[in-house]
Amino acid sequence: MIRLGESFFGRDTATVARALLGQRLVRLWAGQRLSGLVCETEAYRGADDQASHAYRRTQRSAIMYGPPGYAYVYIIYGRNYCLNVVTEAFGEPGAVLIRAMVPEEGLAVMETRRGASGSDKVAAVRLRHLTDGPGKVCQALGIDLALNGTELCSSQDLFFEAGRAVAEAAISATPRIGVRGDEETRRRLWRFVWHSA
DNA sequence: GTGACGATAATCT
DNA sequence: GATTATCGTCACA
Repeated sequence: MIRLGESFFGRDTATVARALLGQRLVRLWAGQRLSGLVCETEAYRGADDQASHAYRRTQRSAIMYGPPGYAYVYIIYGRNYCLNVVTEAFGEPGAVLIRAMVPEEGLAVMETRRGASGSDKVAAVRLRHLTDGPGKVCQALGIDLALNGTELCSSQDLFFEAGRAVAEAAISATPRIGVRGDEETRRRLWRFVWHSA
């Protein structure tokens, strides 16, 4: 399998967000492969993007200014984690939020990690909602703050592999979910969705 | 299927 | 002390 390297991530953030659709996100958990194909992403930049953590440089967002290919994991609303990949050349802030994936390997483990409780009792419905949100992806893959700063281009625990080619016609670009900021920030089409996955 | 709401803690001012 | 790149649950359709 071909792993995605620094040259893949060290590009314009929106370009990387678009190119990540169809790529495989792999997590090694208890010696087993958990994976899925990325099907929803969002691009976040720096001083030109009011919705980005890197709009201002802080201790937390400093990693977005660093070299590409690193994991940026943060906790949101006190209970959920979000996984990002740092983009752009060193010194230029940027990251892509992994919002959703189509689960493939390690289904049983991921379902256990997501918890069997809840109203989704039908297997097909459970599968549909297994990894259809940024916090859900992290739950299923067992990603928390311990993985913040992981080098995704060399780590054995978390990385990307070349996946499936995605047709342009199967991609939608929309405004990002749940972001604040001025009109231009909210209007930008920096969320990318791969349909028919 | 959609929409409202509360939980909960790291991070920033 | 305020804010938050979300999720699960509940009500309703």
